[in-house]
Amino acid sequence: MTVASPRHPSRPGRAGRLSPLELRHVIRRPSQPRERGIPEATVARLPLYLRALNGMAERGLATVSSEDLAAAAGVNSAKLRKDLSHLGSYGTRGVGYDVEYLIYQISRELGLTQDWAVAIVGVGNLGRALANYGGFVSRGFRVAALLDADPEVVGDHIAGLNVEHIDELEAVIGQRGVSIVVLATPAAAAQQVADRVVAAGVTSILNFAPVVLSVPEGVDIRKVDLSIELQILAFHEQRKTDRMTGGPAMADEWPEAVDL
Amino acid sequence: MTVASPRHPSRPGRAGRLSPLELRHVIRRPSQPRERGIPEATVARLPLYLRALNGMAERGLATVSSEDLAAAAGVNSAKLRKDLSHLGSYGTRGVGYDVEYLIYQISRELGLTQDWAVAIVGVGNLGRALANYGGFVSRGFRVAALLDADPEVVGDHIAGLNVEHIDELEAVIGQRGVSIVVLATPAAAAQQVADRVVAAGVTSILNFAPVVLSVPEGVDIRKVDLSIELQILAFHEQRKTDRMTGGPAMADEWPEAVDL
DNA sequence: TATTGTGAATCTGTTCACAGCA
DNA sequence: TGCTGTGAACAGATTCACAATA
Repeated sequence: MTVASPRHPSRPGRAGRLSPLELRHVIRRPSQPRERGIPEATVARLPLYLRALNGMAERGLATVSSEDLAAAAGVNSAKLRKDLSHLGSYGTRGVGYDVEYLIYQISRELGLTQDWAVAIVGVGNLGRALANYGGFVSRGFRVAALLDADPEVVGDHIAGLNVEHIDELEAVIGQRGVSIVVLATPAAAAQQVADRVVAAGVTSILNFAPVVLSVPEGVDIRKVDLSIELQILAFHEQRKTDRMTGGPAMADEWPEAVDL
Repeated sequence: MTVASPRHPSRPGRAGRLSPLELRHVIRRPSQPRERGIPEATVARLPLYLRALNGMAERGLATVSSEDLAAAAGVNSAKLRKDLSHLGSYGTRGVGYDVEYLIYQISRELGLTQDWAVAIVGVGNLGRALANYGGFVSRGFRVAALLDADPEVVGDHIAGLNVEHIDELEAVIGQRGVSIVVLATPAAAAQQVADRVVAAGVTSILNFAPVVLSVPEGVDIRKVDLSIELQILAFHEQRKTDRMTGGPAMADEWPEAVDL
């Protein structure tokens, strides 16, 4: 998907003439492309806003207030405004944000106005699920290759792609301009594949294998770990049931601390 | 898996006699079951430590220093020590931590010394992958049910389980003591299933559907979202390539801000 | 007038650096 | 002596509350 470049509603584009006053105003604005340094926490929420905005655009909404957008994204409005302020001043006081314009600005900030070629390594259950995942292909990402070490699955057709042998890893990355690799291999193979992937020049990895990968400085790794998520839920679940049954169970063999 | 309850090495258990001095010491300890309030960031890392420790236990290590354990978990040692200090004083100065003992303490804190029944709703590609995921079943979690709305898949056998119809949701939750539900449905169905699940008394949900669920206060939701992770990677990837090609692309149609 | 954008206050998490202890 | 446990300093993120303004 390619995103068009709408202008800010009510602001002149480059083609329009700017009066000295307008120019001063523009230049003074504490924003626009914004110097390096959008907080990580903000970056992690931009996709959420983008998704909410896309829903609104589909339903034909032209503008949205920070209050409404925040509600749709499941955050509070102060946080939303602060987050968006890191990108620039794209709202209009008294009105809200132009939906299309904000979609474009967030997409651009996230790098979704270009296409990213993604390779998925490991075509087990999870790899297949990922390959078939629709939301994947839309919005700037394109699965460019499926790779596996098992000769049994090499040659299979999944989601319109031919599964290739892991030996082709470096060639595929180079030839198809793969810049993001998704690791869906068994834990035991993940580090070794990561090493090859990094050596081939990839600096962005999404890791589904339950291992801590070690990679050089400058390589970004994001990790998705089902069992960690479950354990976090179990922790909170335990607290809830503790509370109902009257306090936590006695700690091991130790007496409760007493206030002296 | 059931975890035995080892005693702290070098500390007497309940059976042992405590001298007045030892008793004072124990009671004064600013720790043990620890009053409510382990930081969320710490909780999120405990599973990581646990995994590293399990690896060490398998390799026969008896004790480990904060330095080594931290390295294995991919964090720095000060953070590790601070995290563990929230659980209690389970290390020995000059020595390190007893591996088995620490496994037990973290397991107990996370609620993994009991078994949690998990239901997976939505048996598409992802649901199947989850049902077959090994790390799931071990360590305190048991897949107690697979549910789907599609009559086509109801009755299938996956990972040794019979896929049941979503109509059975409430009955299954009640009868099998399900306390954690994994949502792997299409986005459009997720909220509706979440509502039923919550009404049936479940307060812990792991959501794979790309929607913001709205649930009452007190219900814990964790979200795993592939496309968000990719977008975050794309953001950083873009920065990296910007840097190499000499600064970011011009922002939209606006002139660069000028220092007046 | 309604709503943004943002300083200031607060809260949460990380890192430092070393006292305390086995 | 070596390593944990933790105050204190720091850094980052959230929330408040209101001035700026379309």
